[in-house]
Amino acid sequence: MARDAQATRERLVASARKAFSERGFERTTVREIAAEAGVNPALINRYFGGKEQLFAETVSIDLAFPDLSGVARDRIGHALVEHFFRRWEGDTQDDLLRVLIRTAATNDEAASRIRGVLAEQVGMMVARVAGTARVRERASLIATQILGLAYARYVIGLSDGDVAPEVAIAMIGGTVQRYLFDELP
Amino acid sequence: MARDAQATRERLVASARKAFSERGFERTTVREIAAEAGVNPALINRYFGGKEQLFAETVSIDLAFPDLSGVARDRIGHALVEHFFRRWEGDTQDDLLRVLIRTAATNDEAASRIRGVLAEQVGMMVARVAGTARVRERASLIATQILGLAYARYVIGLSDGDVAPEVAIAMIGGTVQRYLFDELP
DNA sequence: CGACAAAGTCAACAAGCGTTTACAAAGGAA
DNA sequence: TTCCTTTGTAAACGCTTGTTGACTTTGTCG
Repeated sequence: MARDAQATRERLVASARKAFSERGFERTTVREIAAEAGVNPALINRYFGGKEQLFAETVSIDLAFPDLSGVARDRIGHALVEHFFRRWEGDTQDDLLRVLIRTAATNDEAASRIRGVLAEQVGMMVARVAGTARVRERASLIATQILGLAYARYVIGLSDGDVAPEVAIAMIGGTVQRYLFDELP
Repeated sequence: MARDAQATRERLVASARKAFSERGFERTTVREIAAEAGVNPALINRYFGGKEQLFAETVSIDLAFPDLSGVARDRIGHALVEHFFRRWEGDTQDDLLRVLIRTAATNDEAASRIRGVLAEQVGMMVARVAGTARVRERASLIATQILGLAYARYVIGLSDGDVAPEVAIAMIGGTVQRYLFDELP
């Protein structure tokens, strides 16, 4: 091998992730991605087949739910919201869920991915902590609140002044708690 | 006046609204808008100055909160969620809030508009029904839930099978109720 | 060393975009 | 009817986009 192809592939994926996260799919150009990675735009086609395929390869979500077995049953909602806050505010500025939320607005593939994540990962988590009854409804309710929180903060740009993290964790945690355990009509 | 300019202006705004609502700002082309309105694309420039200005003119949101004076205090949250459901599912397929939610993902102007609507209209409503203390936090919390519901249903494409309207109104109504009246930490 | 495949560059492409400019049709006022 | 403003069209502009194919560089192996 000459001049580590693997490494430049990874650099392309990394800068793609960052760019998609900041500007969404349509507003990001392959020329930008290649420039940030320090290579020629043609390599995106050589390695991935095109912009669409690069996007598909870039975005594979793992929500990475924390281990909730040690958490008191009446604090699970709060623990979940806290978990998401930590992920979002953490050092991974280019969080993949944010890529998806931004991109799904105009891209069906991305929207479909989110639906998949909901059905599989959120559904699984709900089933584990709250039982298998009406899992899809509970997972969807939770999704409306968590996606809405992410959308408000990272797309609309609501700041800590609008929703301080402590307040959000307390109040929205309570909401998730209700969606997990309260009786549904 | 010859050949009613006012009418074609309005037809342009109408098809622009529809197009922006379905595909967002970037994915919509002025050629599409003009074609749907049955006129020449150049008229968009003549009448509005350009695509950006047409968008600005197209999107001026009025949430049109219902009169809540006759609603029992412990049912206000439910009434609000029901109100939004009716608006969204109603005959105005091209609801403006949906235009904004979709477009704000990649358009700062649209995001800024949403922030304005939150601060003014939602803030006003909260102040009226729940008093003036910590209005911004309550309005923001409500926004995360309502925007999330709209995002989940109309962008991600969650269906009635995922969140049936009755269940959503009951559960999410309860959430809005809490964000309005519960004590904040 | 010399060959050769892998890795990367370069320049051009066709298509689509928003916009502009020049021109034609239309209708009311004189 | 004649003129002239309003309303609309046609065609092209300049630019950016994703993508392609031919070419050059680089490192390795016989």
